Amino acid sequence: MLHDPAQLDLMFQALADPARRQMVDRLSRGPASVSQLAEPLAMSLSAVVQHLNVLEASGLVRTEKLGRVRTCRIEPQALRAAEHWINERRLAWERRLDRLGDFLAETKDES
Amino acid sequence: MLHDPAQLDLMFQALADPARRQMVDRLSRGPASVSQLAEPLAMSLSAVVQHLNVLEASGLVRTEKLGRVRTCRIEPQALRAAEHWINERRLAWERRLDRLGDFLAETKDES
DNA sequence: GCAATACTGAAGTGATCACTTAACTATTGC
DNA sequence: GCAATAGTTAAGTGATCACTTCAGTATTGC
Repeated sequence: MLHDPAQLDLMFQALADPARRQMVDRLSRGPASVSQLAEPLAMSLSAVVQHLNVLEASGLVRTEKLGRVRTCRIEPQALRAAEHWINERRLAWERRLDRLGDFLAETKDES
Repeated sequence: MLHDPAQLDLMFQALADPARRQMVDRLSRGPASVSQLAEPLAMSLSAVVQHLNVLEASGLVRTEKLGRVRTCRIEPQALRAAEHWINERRLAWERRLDRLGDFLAETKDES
């Protein structure tokens, strides 16, 4: 379910916005409330909540409400899924280059 | 220059679209012309060229025109930069959890 | 209980996005 | 040289995005 293309889509879309990446960055240093997340951002609390909802829908962030405070934390498995998608494509390319290199080296030996 | 936040922004924005990710996926298996990239996609050539321009502007893809054929290939360093951004945040979080675990284990020993 | 805090939700707006069509240029094969 | 191929460019459109403001609700501290 982590490699579900629809989920992947939501994750990359979530990461596409600089404000949301800044929020993820902040959360990578530890859990935070909505107001704490909002504090360094030059936008209304309301806008931050909307970004937060995007992050939560993507699975990158999980939140939990206790009393009037919503505490947010990163979901590392989701980050790992996005990371993995990129990594697989890069490795596929690099392995291809390696094979090509080997092939060229071999044909050189045979000449 | 690879960790330039503006470039990172362009890269994540480029990866946010499923058609563009499909193009990157195709290119991870080897270089391709614009028409080859377009072939599996249910959209006009023109739309594909527009997506390709986004990918190229982000640095994820490099293209080279020979005669009337534009050949596209992946730029693994750019993929690595996006990968690295995610990886750093995930690791920061996981290291934090580890330290927290150690701390809890220690205070347990002392009880 | 009442003010301050911490969010939440709806409605609106202007900007950007992902396309389309259509007209065009440049290159190649015959 | 002429048709087919390969891509490019511009203009337009409807959908989605990233906000805003404003009016609300629930919780907490005193």
